[in-house]
Order: sequence, then C-alpha cells, then structure tokens
Amino acid sequence: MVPRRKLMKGSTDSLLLHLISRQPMYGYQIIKELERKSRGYFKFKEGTLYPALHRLERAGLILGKWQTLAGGRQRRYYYITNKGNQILVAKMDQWRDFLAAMNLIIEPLST
Amino acid sequence: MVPRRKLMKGSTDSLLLHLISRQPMYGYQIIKELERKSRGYFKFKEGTLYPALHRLERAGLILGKWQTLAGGRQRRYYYITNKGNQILVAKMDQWRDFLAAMNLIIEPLST
DNA sequence: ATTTAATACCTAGCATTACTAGGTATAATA
DNA sequence: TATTATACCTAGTAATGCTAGGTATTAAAT
Repeated sequence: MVPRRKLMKGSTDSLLLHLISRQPMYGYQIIKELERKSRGYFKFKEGTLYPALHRLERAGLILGKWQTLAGGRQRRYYYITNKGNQILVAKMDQWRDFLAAMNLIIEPLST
Repeated sequence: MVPRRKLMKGSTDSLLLHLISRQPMYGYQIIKELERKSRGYFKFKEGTLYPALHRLERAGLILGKWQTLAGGRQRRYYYITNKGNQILVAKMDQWRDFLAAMNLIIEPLST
C-alpha cells in the first residue's frame, strides 16, 4: 500500500464533511477541489470517493440531491445535515487529539 | 470502527520505528511506553502490536533478538536497522506533507 | 468528421491493517 | 491460593482506499 493511502484512512470523512459543510458539492467537483486546495497532494480516486459519499449519506451525515443541467446531464449535489455538522465538529476534536498524541511521540520535549 | 483506530492507520509503523530507533525495545515495553509518552492516548492492543512488529521485521526495518532474563523468562528485543532508519526519515517527510495538505483543507487561509 | 479528453456517475472485488478473542507461560502481589 | 502484571503469540473479522471495469454526455483536438 502506498503511504498516502494509509495515512488517508480515517481522515477521508473529515475532508469530505469539511468541504461539503462550506457549500453543497458534487462528487467530481469534490475530487477537483481537494486536489486544487491541497496543491496537488490529494488525488481522490473515484473508487474511493463515491463509496465514501454513499457511506456518509447512509449514515445521515450528508444528503444527496440529483440536479439536472441544461442538456439533460445529471449531477448529484451533496448537502451537509445537522448530524453531519455535529459529527464534523467531533471529528475535528478527535483529529486535534490525535495530532497532539503523535507530536508527543515524534517530537518529544521530554522522555 | 472507532475513530482512533482509523486515524492510526498509516501512523503505526512510524510510531514503532521512532521508538525503536531511540533504543532497542521489546513489545510489551513498547505498548507501555506509547501509552505513557502520549499521556494515555495510545493504547496499542497486542493484536495490533505483535503482527506490526513481525511485518516490520519481515520488511527488514527492525531486527528482533531473544534475550533470556534471570529465571529463564524471554523477551524479544527489537533493534532498528539501517534500512529502518532510512524508511523512518522518509515516513517523517510523508507525515509532514500529509499534515500540510490536511491543513490546507481544514484550515484554509484562502479558498 | 472522427478521435480523444474531460466531465459525471457507478460497483465488484482486492489488499491492507487495527482489533477481538482466544491461547500459553512466568513472576509478583493480594 | 487467587489474582494481577508481565510477556509472547495467532486466526479471523471489520473497515476502507484502490484497481479495474462499466455507462453516458460534452468539449477539444486532430
């Protein structure tokens, strides 16, 4: 497994919730936005993103709505739910705790 | 899956290599040290630690040596290898890159 | 006009790994 | 004597990022 793949485990949901909480977005757009905002670091694969969105929707954290463009093309826009916002806050707290613990190990001030 | 479990994916190897690179350690000691140094955050399960150590040894990043204590008790002390030290440096670089990318998403200075 | 690339969605199955739950054994403590 | 701590191990499960395949429309390049 490539390093990036492993490190991403556990942070994917937070990234997706964070983006969608700022404004409703559709899958393809999320992939592009994550790559742009991270300056090329995050390159989500479709086989990662779409199942993740479906999981989040099943869990009631986001809500998907089909939108038809001029010409008949379809996009599925995802909206954050109240529950999603609550979970996002909790996940950010967990992320900070995890970071703090990691720093205690890899950047020890004392032994 | 509990949050901690997911966040740990990808960082376990770095934590273990980091500890062992400072001084040779045995499994049980590593579990206790990680908990102590992280002020209770990391509570590695044996089913996580021992397979991880075996993986790292198979990969040539650490080397295990049995040591017999007075009384006949056995401990398996792990030593970092040259390859392990190189991989550790690389993993720390990857960790920093990952952190930077995460911060670009969750703490955006610009859109 | 035709081919290629970009957009836009989807899924089955694989690989990896943290953990549960079980095992064995010795030493120290209650 | 019973319990806890020390010290190691593994088989199987759950979770998830990805590969590799699919469908379809639109835009750009040849």
